[in-house]
Amino acid sequence: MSEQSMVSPARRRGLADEVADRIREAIFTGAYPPGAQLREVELSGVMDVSRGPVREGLRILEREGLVRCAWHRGATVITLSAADVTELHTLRGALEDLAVRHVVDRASDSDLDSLAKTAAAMERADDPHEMVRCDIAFHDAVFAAAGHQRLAEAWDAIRCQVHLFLLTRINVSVEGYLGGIPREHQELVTALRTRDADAALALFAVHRHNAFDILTAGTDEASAPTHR
Amino acid sequence: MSEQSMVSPARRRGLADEVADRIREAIFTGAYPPGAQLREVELSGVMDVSRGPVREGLRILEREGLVRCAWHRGATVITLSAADVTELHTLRGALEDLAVRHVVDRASDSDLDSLAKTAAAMERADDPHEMVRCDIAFHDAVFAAAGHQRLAEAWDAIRCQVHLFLLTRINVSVEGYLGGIPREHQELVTALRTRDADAALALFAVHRHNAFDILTAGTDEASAPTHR
DNA sequence: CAGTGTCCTAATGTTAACATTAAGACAATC
DNA sequence: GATTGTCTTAATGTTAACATTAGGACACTG
Repeated sequence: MSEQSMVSPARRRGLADEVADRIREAIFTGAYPPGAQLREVELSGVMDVSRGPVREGLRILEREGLVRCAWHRGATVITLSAADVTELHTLRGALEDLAVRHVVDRASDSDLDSLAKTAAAMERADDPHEMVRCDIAFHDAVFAAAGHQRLAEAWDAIRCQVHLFLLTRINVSVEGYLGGIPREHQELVTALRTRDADAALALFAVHRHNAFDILTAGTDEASAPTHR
Repeated sequence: MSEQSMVSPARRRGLADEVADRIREAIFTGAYPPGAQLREVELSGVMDVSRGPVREGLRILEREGLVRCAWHRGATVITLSAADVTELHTLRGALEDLAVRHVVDRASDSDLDSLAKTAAAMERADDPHEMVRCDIAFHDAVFAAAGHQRLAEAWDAIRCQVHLFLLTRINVSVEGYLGGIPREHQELVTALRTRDADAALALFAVHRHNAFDILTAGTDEASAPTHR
């Protein structure tokens, strides 16, 4: 790294990104539940922006998989079916496997430190929603530490859907989710620090499988084959 | 499936998709080489459309990774560095592994038939560009046969970049690429038909490795670790 | 002469008005 | 009575004008 890599790139963003952030947060807080319609005129009125940036913002959310757009039928918040959850589970597994291998191979110690920090933050979270945020943030850090731009983008394409899935299903078993999750992540960190690829891959796999099983209990999603 | 699943959904598309298609083709034909600027006014003038659809079209191409947009700096055709090519190689490997496992597990025989058809089409292609199109089409068919929506979308996010890579590097060794590629794909088809996951995975891996090695000969990209 | 500040220009970002479309209600028809 | 055709309406798709910005040329200053 050169000189001062502490300073953030100070990138200037357009209104579209701002709009996308606001709508995304509104979806996560439940203001727009799954299946709800996102009308351009309504959103532009509330946010005091024109329809142009709103349109672009909705396309951004579409790229993140949070929203589905159809010709002349507008945008609606996605509803995650059992098949969708299985897809998220398997694809996330493939991406995370690659990420873990990259982290074990090439991640710097400072990357692992910041990764450990996100894991430590989970223990100071009592609010379920905050816990989910920390969970996602940890896996974000894993993909960031992998140093693989396109891999991180592929994760970005499903991370919001995973986030939404966790939020909508967390009430199924709050204690089951909140219970062992922080400790599990600590184990993941130590496995990555050891640089033992096989051990880390196995731990990440059981971690994903645990969350998947707990949050799909009672539904028929757990019966689908998962490829690891 | 119900009644006649032969009819295509007959979905109506907006101008933005049309614009994206035209620009994408122009990039592949070399009209806009890597690094070229894509000015909105110029494009809207040539295509006789307003700037709105052009903007959306450029965002579509950005999602496909063919174009990079920056705040108030417009869109430019990407230039693939050695690191970029390695990223594409590794991510494609992870995605294709998952796809192959799905195909072996759940693909219907008709899916495999249409997959074989795309492989057969390669032998009737003498033009290198046509061969590249067939190559991409074959792997499209693999992802389609996997029956995994989000996996196919993840492939869509890099397939155009892979396409561009093949086009820009194919002149490095035309005979090396055109030579064994059709036969290799036939082997891939038979491996999938056998439903032997491990054998198919191995064949796909060596197939990717061959193309990667041939087209990066002379550069320093081949020395990077590839995770399989 | 290096560095800074100011202007200009050509592009993108944004807006509001206009055109087109999809979905539902309802009447007409077989 | 089920189907088809037409109309209405409320939304999105599209356009063109306006506002803002990044980059470069050039003069200014230490």
